[in-house]
Amino acid sequence: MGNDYKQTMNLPQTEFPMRANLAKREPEWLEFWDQIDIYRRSLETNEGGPTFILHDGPPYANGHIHMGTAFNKVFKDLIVKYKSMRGYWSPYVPGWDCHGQPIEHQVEKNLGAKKMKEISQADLRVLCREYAMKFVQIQGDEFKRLGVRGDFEEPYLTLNKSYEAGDVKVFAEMYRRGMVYKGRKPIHWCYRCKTALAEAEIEYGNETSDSIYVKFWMLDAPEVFSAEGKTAVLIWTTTPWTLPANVAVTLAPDADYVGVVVDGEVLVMAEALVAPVAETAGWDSYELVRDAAGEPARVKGVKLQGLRYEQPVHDGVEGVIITGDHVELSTGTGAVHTAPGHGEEDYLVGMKFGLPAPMPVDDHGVFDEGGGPFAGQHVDKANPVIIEWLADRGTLAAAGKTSHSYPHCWRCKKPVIFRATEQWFISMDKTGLRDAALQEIKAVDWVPGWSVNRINSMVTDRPDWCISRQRAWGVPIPVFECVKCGETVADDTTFSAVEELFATEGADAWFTRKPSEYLPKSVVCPRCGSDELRAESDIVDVWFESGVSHTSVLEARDELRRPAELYLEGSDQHRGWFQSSLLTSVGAYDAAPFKTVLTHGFIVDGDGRKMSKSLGNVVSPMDVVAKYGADTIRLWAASADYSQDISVSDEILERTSEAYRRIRNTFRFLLSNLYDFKPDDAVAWEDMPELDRHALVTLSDLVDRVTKSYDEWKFHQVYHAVYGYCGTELSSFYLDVLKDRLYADAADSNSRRSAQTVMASVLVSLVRLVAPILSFTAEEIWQYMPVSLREGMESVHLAGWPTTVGETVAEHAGEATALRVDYAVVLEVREAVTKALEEARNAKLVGKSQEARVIITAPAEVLDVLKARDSRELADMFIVSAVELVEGTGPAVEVAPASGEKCPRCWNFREIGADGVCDRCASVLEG
RNA sequence: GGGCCCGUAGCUCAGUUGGUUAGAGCGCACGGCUGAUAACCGUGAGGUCGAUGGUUCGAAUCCAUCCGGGCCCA
Repeated sequence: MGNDYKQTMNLPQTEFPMRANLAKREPEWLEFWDQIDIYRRSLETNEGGPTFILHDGPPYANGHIHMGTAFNKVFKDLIVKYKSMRGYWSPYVPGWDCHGQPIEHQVEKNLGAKKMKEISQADLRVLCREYAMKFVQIQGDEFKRLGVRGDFEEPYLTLNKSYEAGDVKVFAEMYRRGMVYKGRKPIHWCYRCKTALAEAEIEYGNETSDSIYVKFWMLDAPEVFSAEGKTAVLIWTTTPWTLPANVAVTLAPDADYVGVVVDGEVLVMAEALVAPVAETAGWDSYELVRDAAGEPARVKGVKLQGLRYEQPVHDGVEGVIITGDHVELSTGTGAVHTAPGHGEEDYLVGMKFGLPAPMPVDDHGVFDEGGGPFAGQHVDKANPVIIEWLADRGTLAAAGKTSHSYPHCWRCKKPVIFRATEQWFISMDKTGLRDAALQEIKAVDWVPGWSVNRINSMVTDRPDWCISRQRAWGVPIPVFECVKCGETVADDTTFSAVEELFATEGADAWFTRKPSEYLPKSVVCPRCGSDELRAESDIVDVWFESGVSHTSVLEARDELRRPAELYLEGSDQHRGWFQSSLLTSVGAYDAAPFKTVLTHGFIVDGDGRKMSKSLGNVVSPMDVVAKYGADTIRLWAASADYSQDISVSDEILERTSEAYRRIRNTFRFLLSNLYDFKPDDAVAWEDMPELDRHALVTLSDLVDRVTKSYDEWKFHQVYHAVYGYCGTELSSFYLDVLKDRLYADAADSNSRRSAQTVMASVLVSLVRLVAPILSFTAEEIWQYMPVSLREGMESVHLAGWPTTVGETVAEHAGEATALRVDYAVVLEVREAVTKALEEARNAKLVGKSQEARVIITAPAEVLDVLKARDSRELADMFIVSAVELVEGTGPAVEVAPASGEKCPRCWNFREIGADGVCDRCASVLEG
């Protein structure tokens, strides 16, 4: 009863579900997109349009995706989709990094040590390939599940033949230009894995080591010291096994060195470190050598430079004292044992002083003859032997243990050693690669701004690039060595033969065929004329491989081109892919491979800490998909300010999910009120109530703001703008006000059609604005929209960017400006009204706002704006029964009970006529 | 230890070149509605702007130091 009028109203109707059930529904949309081949369609749609190429940085084909890769891919996807909707030809070719140690290591582990010994390199490579391909498949499926759109049919893989040919192409060009050289240099060496390790392959962890103080007897000591007894320079080291390779002792040039008299011997060391060393060494009593005045005799490090001492291991060999700024006075003795073959800094300072770099340790970590008395021993086992030997000779001053940070192999997790070996390098300076790269950096747009500082300092400071790896799973360094004389054989003929070989058979052929089978007969050693050549066994650093994607992918594929508009990766890639891409591109083409580089921070937990298994704070993207749906991840990714680290936690996802529901419900309300609306019903601007015109202005402003934010890569602003718009502009104001008109006015009345016109405009605009982010939901909305509103577009992703509202508003620019100004005032008054209504509600004076009549007291300038509106319109906007205006100081609002009675149809308080309803409802019912 | 960066309400973000009682939305509390209903509307309480010191008439905004965190490197 009493509700008979319900049938006469235009209440919302829609099949669009309130509950998203994304986990179940999203896969259905993926299927739909597959059916209509959305990726190709999106390209076709923009054929001939401006090009926008986001070149994908290849994730490593190992393991499932994590939050970081998920974020990165979603981020890329929303950019590509946005650009695509804006009319750009924007192909997206996902890629994978398939070679390298982690895969090889995993395969080795799966195989077991026994089988590993029996397997050939070629067979091992087959297993590695299978392993990589398995994860290409898995990760590809996971990316697709996140809604990432691209050419997953034909991604690029660094193990593809054509890709490998590109490696040769770039290497050859850099070789021709003289950037590649073979050198000897101390590098991290893992004797277990028999390989050189790049910095990226090193993990630092605490290690307990021997800590010994050793006396190096001085051959020519300053007299002030030698007068007091046999003099030695005292060094401290945690790697006794490097002593056979000692050639020098490095002092801090400006520090004071003193002689400490212990047991009749004089030990030279930095004054600042005497006390801690004495304590560590357990010297019960010691004295400093004093000068005539009774002061400790001090000598600057630089004054000792050039003095000689007896090499501690090799009898009859001399070492020399040098100085270097890297010597610290916080630990040790201030006198640093220097073995250029075993350390980066030692190597550099040794170079400076023209010292040799002996390296008496072989690939397996065993001393050769250069190890002197320790030849044949493994370095791992040698330490105690050496310590005992030193003690016997009376040169060991003290020995103990210490715990410190030490480099470990990322593969076997064991400590590595520094060891000078033959390696292939790309020189940063020989041909000016560093300077050229720094020049190119200036031509690139780095976002956010600090990013350029980072790449700059890294390129400025980086040493030559060691590209050699002594492993099986990768692309060989495409050069040959003369078996007879050891000369390197590499020229245009060999390079093009190898490129051809890789292009047709893949790099695998390098390991299964002999050079004579694929090199032209004419190729002989340029030095000795021998035709017996051996293929280089080192493979290339995987960073080189992924770096050349500008050639292997951008150049090689028809739909792509170099340079790309955008590279987009996490900030760690300043050291990784950004740099290897830049260096290989500048090295081969004198130009950067990208126009813009966008960097994002790392994914951390709610407390800003990195995710780690040990902290137990790891969030898995596929778990989030299962619980909240991919669109929630996408919304989360868009909502964060990526220029810093990006937090994810249960609360954050919960908030994101709530925001999602809010946006979804707004769309649902729009849809539910357009069930009977067709474009033919649209009302022209001139015939609209002012409120509706204002709503169009607001919408147009939103489109502008959102478009600008997308263009400036500020996606979190898109999120906030859209979310705020849905909640504040629409839900709590415009749509709330509209309900009376939509439900109670005649279905085909101008007032209702006008409201629907605006709502349709909001719907078709807003759904496009969110489509790059909420890809699935936008599609769902599109499919629930009245067909006539879809503009013949099968998918929202093919529907282009909103333009119509902007045009309409632009045609009425002057009025729009006035509306913005006036409505700012109206909305301010509205706020005062809702406050007053709340007070009245608390005082039990009114329930819903329609039961109230408000008397507004305000100053003239505010009143002028209000009076320019019809009082009925004002009452509608405030959702009250009536508004009275009084000039005064205000704004102040008084609430009184509405006059009239509640209309049983529209629930407003009005004069009720003879037919029992208000005038408006009466006329609607008469029809 | 070095380079780059970050630290505004429980959460996500605004805070223009330093200038009045630091903002928004969400969440929360309380209330309304029951014709967007596992929705919708309203009101309210939450911040010594990481800490300390300094520059200034005035600092979340500039400087220094420290604390916490991230990436990269040693």
